[in-house]
Amino acid sequence: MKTDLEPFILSINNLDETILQDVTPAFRHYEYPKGYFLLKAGKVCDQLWFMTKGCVRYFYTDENGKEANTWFSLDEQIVTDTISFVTRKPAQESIQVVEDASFYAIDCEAIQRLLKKHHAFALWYIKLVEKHYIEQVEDRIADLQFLDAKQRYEKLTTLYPSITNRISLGHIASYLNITQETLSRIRSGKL
Amino acid sequence: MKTDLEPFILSINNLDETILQDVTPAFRHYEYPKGYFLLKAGKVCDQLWFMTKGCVRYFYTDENGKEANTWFSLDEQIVTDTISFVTRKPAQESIQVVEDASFYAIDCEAIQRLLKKHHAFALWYIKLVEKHYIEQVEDRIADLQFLDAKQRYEKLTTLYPSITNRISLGHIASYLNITQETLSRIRSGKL
DNA sequence: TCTAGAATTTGATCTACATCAAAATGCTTT
DNA sequence: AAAGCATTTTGATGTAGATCAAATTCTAGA
Repeated sequence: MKTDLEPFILSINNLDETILQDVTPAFRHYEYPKGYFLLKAGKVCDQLWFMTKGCVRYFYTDENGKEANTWFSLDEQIVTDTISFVTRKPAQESIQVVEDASFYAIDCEAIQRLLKKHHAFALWYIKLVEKHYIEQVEDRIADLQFLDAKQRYEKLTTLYPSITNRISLGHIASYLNITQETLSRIRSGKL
Repeated sequence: MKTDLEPFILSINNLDETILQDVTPAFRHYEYPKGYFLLKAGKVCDQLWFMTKGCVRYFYTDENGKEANTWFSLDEQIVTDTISFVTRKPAQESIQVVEDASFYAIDCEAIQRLLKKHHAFALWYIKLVEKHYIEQVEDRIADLQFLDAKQRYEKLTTLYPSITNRISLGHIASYLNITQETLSRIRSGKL
């Protein structure tokens, strides 16, 4: 039942059939419902997930227990807390499924083993890290610094037209770092 | 005169002497004065620099020609526009020396060649990308979302105590995305 | 040492978005 | 279909930091 795993792997970078045969068994398939935590802040992120469908949010919890979303990943994306995964230190953020999702997961140890074993896998992994960096970082820092709430909302809905159907106003407002009230006013054109 | 290059390379990850001998000639040494542009927005970033001392700023220029700093790197840091370097697309941002600086530079082509040639170099490069990701991203997105101007200023000066001596108030205000006036008031304790 | 331009500080007002409170709407479960 | 809860919308007021204008301090060259 791993029919969609290989295309996902090969979409990152090509890998010879022989190496692919050694790589695919390192992945396991999971289905998680809305509300499930892939990662809780304070734990080391030990997995890297390929999400094939669904939606997750990344969020911080402040000292008062208030949550603040920093990101959403929808459908076919790499999901992990890169900093924790790389440093082996406890994650600052949590990752939670917000729409039932399926994943292929590989753990850190398997990656380290494959990196040492196959030069070609190391080249593949470089592409993965680069791709993930771009997904997570591109424009985001500049947007946070230079766009106001309305512009960021418009950019988000342009980039992910389905997001407003799939994620609640509260979650989106939290991501935009504005209140629900303000987002509601933006949506209705009063701002 | 490449005495400090090898320690810098080895500080990323260990490399066997034989491979190191093949890697070091790919780097060239440069000294650039304040004001020099390592990268101008619109050009593809073709180089990766190891800065051994000095200071650079990363900034965007908006449609009105107004500049906004997104980052500073001081002294011993990796300097490059990762997105452009990886995607080979024109950079959105510019990188400029703000305090006379020395660098060891390697170009993209040399990296690609060495990646294919040496498995160990690929493992080294993974460490480099990870290190750079952490330098550039760690906490930064969360800080932008959750800290106010004063908190971000305090964090910046804690992280880089020398920054206020080395970088003008205008550049720092631009990075904090506040006006010079507001930063001046923060410094004097009026906010 | 003097001077001009640049950098920084100070003051007064304005605005985007927050906060608090309440009303309206939508979604489940029986 | 009604009840009950969660989500979204609306309204009134407060505040951090912007903007505009001017004064002050620093700094480099003559």
